[in-house]
Amino acid sequence: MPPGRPPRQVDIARIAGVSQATVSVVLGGNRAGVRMAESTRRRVLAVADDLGYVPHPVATRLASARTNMIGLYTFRATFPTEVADSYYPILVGVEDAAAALGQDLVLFTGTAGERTQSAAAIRRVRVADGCLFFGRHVPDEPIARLVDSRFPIVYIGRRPELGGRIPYVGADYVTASADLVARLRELGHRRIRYVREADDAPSSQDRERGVRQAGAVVTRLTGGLPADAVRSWLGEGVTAIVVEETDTGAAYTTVRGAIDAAGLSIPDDLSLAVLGRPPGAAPEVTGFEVPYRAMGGQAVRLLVDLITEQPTTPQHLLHCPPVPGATIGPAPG
Amino acid sequence: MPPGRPPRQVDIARIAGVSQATVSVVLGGNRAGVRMAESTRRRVLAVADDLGYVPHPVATRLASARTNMIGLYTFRATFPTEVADSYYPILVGVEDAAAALGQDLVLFTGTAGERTQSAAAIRRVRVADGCLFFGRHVPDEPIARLVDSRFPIVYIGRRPELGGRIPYVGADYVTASADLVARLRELGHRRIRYVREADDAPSSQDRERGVRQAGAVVTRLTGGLPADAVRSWLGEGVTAIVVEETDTGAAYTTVRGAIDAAGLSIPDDLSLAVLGRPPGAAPEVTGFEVPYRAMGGQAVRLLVDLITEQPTTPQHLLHCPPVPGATIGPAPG
DNA sequence: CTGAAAGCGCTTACAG
DNA sequence: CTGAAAGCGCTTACAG
Repeated sequence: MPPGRPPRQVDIARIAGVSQATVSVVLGGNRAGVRMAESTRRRVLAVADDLGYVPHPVATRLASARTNMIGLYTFRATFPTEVADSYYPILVGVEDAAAALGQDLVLFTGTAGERTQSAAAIRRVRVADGCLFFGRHVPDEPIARLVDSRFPIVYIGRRPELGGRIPYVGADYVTASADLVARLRELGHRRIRYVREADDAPSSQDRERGVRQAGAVVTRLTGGLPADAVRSWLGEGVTAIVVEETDTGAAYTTVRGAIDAAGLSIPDDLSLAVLGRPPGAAPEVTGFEVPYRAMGGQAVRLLVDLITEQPTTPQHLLHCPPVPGATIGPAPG
Repeated sequence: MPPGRPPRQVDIARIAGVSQATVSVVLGGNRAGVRMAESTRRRVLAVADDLGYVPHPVATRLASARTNMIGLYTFRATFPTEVADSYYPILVGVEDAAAALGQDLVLFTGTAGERTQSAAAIRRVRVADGCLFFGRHVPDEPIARLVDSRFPIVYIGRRPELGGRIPYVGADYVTASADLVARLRELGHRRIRYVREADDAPSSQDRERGVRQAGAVVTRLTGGLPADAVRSWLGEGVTAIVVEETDTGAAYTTVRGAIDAAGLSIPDDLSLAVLGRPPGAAPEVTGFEVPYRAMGGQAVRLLVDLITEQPTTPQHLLHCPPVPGATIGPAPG
């Protein structure tokens, strides 16, 4: 082979003595309707093999077939350390499933730019056949464009936006949160306080809904939490605190700090549970596992179904297995 | 905007009353030589903004500009657990640098397939502007094709293949290994045994070269290592063992096992050092750090230099900082 | 059964 | 200063 450019269909065509279009048809795996003389087929295939031909992915894509690339878009610089606990396992799940399905993965790095910047950034995902999105919030406009133009996307995490038209694979926080509070009730706790962060997102709403269903009273954190606040809750009869879990782990850290400052001991004076796993969580903290890895894998499979137009269920909520832990106990008294 | 397809240059052209080519020129940032009437420029820009135009990345690429995507090719299914210790930090370094340079990252998953399969797999990387490679061994033919066709690639890890024409960013194992043995000599060790695995690769050769330079005697492991072997080394006057470090950590595990079986205590009876960090390494094991993250970042910068045809040094070896640890001590006696 | 043509959306010489 | 043309490498109707 002459060093230089890789072989193209025209090269094969010239050598095999057929037209470039014929080469395309043979190599394309004989589309329905088109039938080749077996001898032609063989000849083309032989030459292609000889030349070490491989289709140019970009041209293939532009001519509107597939690239077998799926995107993963995160709205900030990827590998942000503060979301490592969720991002890594998701990435692993996505990678594994993508590899299993023969898809390459394109990591799109969101720019922190202005509106138009971000629209441009998001439109880049069109190189891929479809794209996974991951982030607490949705930039409605660019996502709406994608959805409107029927570009396949799947969100990792529940998304109620756009009138419920966004496909997603999320975690069933409502059930997991309600179950956790229910477990506390079984342990005799009657007054249960739920502490959540200020920032809102579907995952926060779902957790709150779950704990409310199970009868907990909600406090929204805006700033710190003095030890006195915890003491006064106890005074009101509160025997258990449940805290939200987010990437920052702020609620957990804050509450734990206030409990320590109040000189209370867990779980004797007070039970403590987390709606997830605190960052770097020791196994003794009671809570539940968020199935990040499975979410990533499932999201890939959903996306590929969407791309290949398989009939499928476009929205999934995955079960969060409970983590028993040792920070809850029977209600005192 | 009508939902449906995203705006293209023709759409802008029609509305602005200019030709599509003019739109391309204006949007392309006014190539050298071409000058536009300011009014035309403004009009085109305004319409483009209005329509929310963003160039179609695939078409852009096919028409031979850049995609701002760089590839990362690993020769096995990505995220293989056994190389996690090296793969993750490399990935983080690559991601960070790519994001900083405004490049998207395409993760190419190697197929375990046959020769031609792998050639096909490797040619996929051409979607990107350039590609990073990572793996102990080089599949010469496909890589040669890439290099011959002047497609920019950078290996993570030293690569002497193809007559030294492969750009790379590696670790300076020779120096780090020699230094480690030198440290043992300073502690009074005179007979030092180096135990390496059977598989060969540049990283293995470099480590071996380093320890040989510093006067260690080499044993190549093929199978297990009986406790007797270690005892007989001691009988010959050996007071320190240095082991190779690879992704599997096999040499370390094997040697450590043999030492334990021989009932020897570290570092009193025997000093032990590792040319790297054993998987899940406790900090007390003496060795050195492989700067994986920096290698990943540096590789990206090199690749982008190559892509943009900046003058640059195409081969780098990075320093490996020593880890003092506590498994070496003065030579007994 | 196979070829010629048009088109995917862009860039890049080359003419006016 | 701007337009018309060709081309990137492929796929997909549509003719023969």
